[in-house]
Amino acid sequence: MMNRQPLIEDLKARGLIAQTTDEAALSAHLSEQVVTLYCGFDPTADSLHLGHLVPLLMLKRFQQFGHRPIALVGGATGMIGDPSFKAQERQLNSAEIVQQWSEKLKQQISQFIRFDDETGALLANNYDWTASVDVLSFLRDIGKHFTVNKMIAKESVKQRIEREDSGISFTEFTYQILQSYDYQVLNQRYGCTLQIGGSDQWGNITSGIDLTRRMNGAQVHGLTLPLITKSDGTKFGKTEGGAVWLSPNKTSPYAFYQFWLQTPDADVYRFLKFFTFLDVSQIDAIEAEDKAAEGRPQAQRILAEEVTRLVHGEQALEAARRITEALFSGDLGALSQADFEQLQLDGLPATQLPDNLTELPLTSLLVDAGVATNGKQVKDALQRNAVQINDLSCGAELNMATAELFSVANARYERFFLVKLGKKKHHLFYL
RNA sequence: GGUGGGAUUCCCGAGUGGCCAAAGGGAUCAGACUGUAAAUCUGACGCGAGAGCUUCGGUGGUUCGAAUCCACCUCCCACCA
Repeated sequence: MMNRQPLIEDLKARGLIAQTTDEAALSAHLSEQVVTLYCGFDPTADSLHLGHLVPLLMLKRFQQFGHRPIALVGGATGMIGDPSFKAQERQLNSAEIVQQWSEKLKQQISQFIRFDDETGALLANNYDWTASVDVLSFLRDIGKHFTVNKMIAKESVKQRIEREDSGISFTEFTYQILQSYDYQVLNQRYGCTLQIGGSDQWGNITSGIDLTRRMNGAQVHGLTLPLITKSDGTKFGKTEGGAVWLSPNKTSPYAFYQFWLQTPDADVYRFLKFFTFLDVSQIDAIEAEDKAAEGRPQAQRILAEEVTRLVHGEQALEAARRITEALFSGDLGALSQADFEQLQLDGLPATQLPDNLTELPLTSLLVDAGVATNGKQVKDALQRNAVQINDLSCGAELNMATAELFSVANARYERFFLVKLGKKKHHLFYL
């Protein structure tokens, strides 16, 4: 764990570095001493999502190499809104909401980084040093170090300034000053000398480096991570239901596991490097093995297991695997009553059947349960015999026969119905 | 402040009085083929099981009939001041 030397090399091999300030200097810095570094996470929702996972794991990587990470929750910056590469002005959230979300993020981040051991890792909130700054001090002591010329020139706000249709409020324009101030404060208080972030943060990071040099006379560093892209050009981290969240309440461990399992071949080895702690050499070996073997690669399974374990823990991973095994083995008859009950406990989406089944079309039932977003989808599936209830394929003519389909006589163990829409969507109904 | 142009279903973007729930592409969902992959092919894609209902920036009007014409309003874009 204390082999500090090859960190930068490892990150490079993983493709995890988009930009750095003077690489030789940074590399030397990292090999000479324990470096305190930070990454900020603004509370823009009540949970982090997959987009946050790479920087979060990055902090952990540094920690594993003996460095000291600071995870910064943006209780202050979250009140303002980062304009970087955003096409439009953001809607401000209320102070209470930001506060609430900040707490949630803190809890989540704590699951990834050890804050209680000898590395002295810290969890900070920039609200603590920003909220009390008065306007005049802010303008005189901090603002004086920024020229508007430079601020305007940043690529991240350029389109907002040049395009007349969007514009940028003074509030958002100030964001880079606040973030710069964070760096300066963290440098002063904790000797923080490296800031990391997504590649969209480059402008804010360099801004903070300048401020820290001016105010503290310290030379500090910056490093950005690449934007995660998919080979087919679609957005990474989205599913039918929207973003993939790190909170088990918003994206179940099972859904999370499935998300990774469905990674295209063209992306899977890259993602193993981004999202797991497996050695690059190990990953290369997996790739070589998959190439040599016929048929289905093992990489997706490994990726899904590693990341699910990392985010949700061993138990949740086991649950996700149990569900997957039960649903995709193609043999529902093998499931015992206890298995059905376990499926529900493990987090397979489940719904209690309502009473008025006689009147209720199957389409409505499935839409209400969240299996599909609208009746058309179900109807389409019905026409292709792609809806199965306990292994019984249903056609469109059964749409109004809900009561019969879900009668006790057709239930497994007199209670359970496993409904399948298409090949991948499963839902448990029970009486 | 003046002049000209624009606002279409998730996104891009056709449509200038009936044949329009509205071309085409993208995204998404499903089927076939596979490996819960990709590529390809097929279907769906405003809402509704259906009868049917509701859309084309907003409001009102002309007309048997409007996304399409007229008036006013809102927002955007370009040029001028």
